[in-house]
Amino acid sequence: MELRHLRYFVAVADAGSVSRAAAQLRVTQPALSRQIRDLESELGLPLFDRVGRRLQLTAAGDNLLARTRDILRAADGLREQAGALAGGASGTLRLGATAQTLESLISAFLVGFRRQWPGIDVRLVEDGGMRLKTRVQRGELHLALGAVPAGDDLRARPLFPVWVLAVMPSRTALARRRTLDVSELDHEAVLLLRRDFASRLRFDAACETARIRPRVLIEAGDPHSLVSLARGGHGIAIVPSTTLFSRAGLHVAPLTRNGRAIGGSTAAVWDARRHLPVYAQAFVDA
Amino acid sequence: MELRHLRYFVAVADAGSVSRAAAQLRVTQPALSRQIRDLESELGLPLFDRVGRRLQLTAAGDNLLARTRDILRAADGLREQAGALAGGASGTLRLGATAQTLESLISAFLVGFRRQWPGIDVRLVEDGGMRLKTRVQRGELHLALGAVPAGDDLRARPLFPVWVLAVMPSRTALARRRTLDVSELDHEAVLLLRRDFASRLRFDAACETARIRPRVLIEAGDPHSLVSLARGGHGIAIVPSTTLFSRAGLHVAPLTRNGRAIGGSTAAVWDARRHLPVYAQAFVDA
DNA sequence: GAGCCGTTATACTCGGCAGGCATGAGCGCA
DNA sequence: TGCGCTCATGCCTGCCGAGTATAACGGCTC
Repeated sequence: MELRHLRYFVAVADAGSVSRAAAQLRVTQPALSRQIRDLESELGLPLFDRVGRRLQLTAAGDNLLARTRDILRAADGLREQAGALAGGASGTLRLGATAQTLESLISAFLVGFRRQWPGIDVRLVEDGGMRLKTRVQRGELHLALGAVPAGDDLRARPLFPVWVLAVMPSRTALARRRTLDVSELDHEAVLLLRRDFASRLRFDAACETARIRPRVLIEAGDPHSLVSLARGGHGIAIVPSTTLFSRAGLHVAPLTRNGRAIGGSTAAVWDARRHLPVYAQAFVDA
Repeated sequence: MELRHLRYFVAVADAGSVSRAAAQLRVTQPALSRQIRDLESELGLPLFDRVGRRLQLTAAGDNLLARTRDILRAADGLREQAGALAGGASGTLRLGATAQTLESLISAFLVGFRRQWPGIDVRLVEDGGMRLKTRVQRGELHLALGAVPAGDDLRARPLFPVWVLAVMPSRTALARRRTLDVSELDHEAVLLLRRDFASRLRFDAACETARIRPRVLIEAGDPHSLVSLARGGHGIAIVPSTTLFSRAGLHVAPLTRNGRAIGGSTAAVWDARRHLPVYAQAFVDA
């Protein structure tokens, strides 16, 4: 039994005659006649009574007609939904982001995106950059946003640059500097993020090349706590520029190494091997 | 889009691999692969991500999978219902009967039939014998029960004989007779049914051949009223033997003509050109 | 990293079936 | 009785689904 049989059945029942239905279906009457007989033989019962030159639904046929219409409606619904999904009118966008990206970028941007793609159900996942990467590769996420390393089969689109900032109280000696070289932090007390933050990794790499070992007072999972410690004069907080905080009483200087600012780029990363829904592509473009 | 595509889609999604699904479906892997691609191209979106040697549902595919299962379930339901209808487990039996047959036969018989065919919805229609005939021919009824004339494309199965009875008070002169010839009714006052009753037509025909003209006191549509008039001594009621009434104070004699009882047969009549559901056939047999 | 296994995609061929054409058969109507 | 309308049947063709063979590719192991 195929949908064709059901379409034909309904058409004949509606038209009240094989020839008329055949004309509407753009097939010939014998072809249609055959399909109806095939369906009847498969179902094991006659759908129509052949009385004289006219077809008339049997009681059983009338009974099955309603169900058949339901099936065809459902099939149409499937097509329609597929069209909507293909056109991006509906669907699910599984989005991963680092906490900082979430705070600084997503929450603001998502408002506009939700307005533009009202049918899209956006699911947000917060995780560290490295773990986001594996989740994209596993297919759990469509997109990862943040300072996520690309590579392998992942494709990335840089969104905007992220600098590594040094945050200190305004009255510190170093607070007069517009920028701060990593080497100047030697033996300074610094407040760092954990090693699953991209900015921390960049800072470490810069210290490595500069052969300095700052005193690490704390390794935190939240840049805000570092800023608040810095405000209290406990050291220099090293945070990414995506961190949002009030700068009152604080001095903020981008970290440099050999005159070049340390930093990278927040990127949208996805799996090149997988198909990206149009709305996900639109998200990246936006 | 055909049901085959949907069956294949679900199979692949369930098996998690084209090859395994192909084995289960008893088709080869390339055939299945092609059908999936065809479905994807028709729907306009990829259902699976080809990541390495593994297929994985896309978000859209997962979305459509639920709907697809619904459709397949509905199609199975259709088959099942067709099987039930073919096997007679469910359906509608449209039954027509004359008032007398209804009273004498159907009401008692239907109890057993309903027990034997619990899924069958029996619709009863009461009408005159001639009109039942046309309604069977029009396909409104599966079966007509009663003294219905056969002929044309109607097939009949005699159920039991019906005699034409003369009903009179016990104290009448004629009340000693075991049977009564029509000729003996000449100039007697008779109480008759209307001309749409088969027994009336038979009585008229007998009078015609006997060349008698009884006095017709009344033409009624209900044999019971005739019986009650006869009990009151107003004449001889001519009713079919299917009439149920108390015989207290009454004498009942079958009418004869040339020594042979006048009567016919209650029959089940159906349209030979149409398909008769098994339960309708069972009704006739029972 | 070379080789093997498992999986999917591609190329080609074959066969069955849907559909078209021609025609027969049945019914209703003038 | 002939005509028109409708459905059924027989035959043919072309397409498409399925099979076979094989390539491409990823992952695993040694």
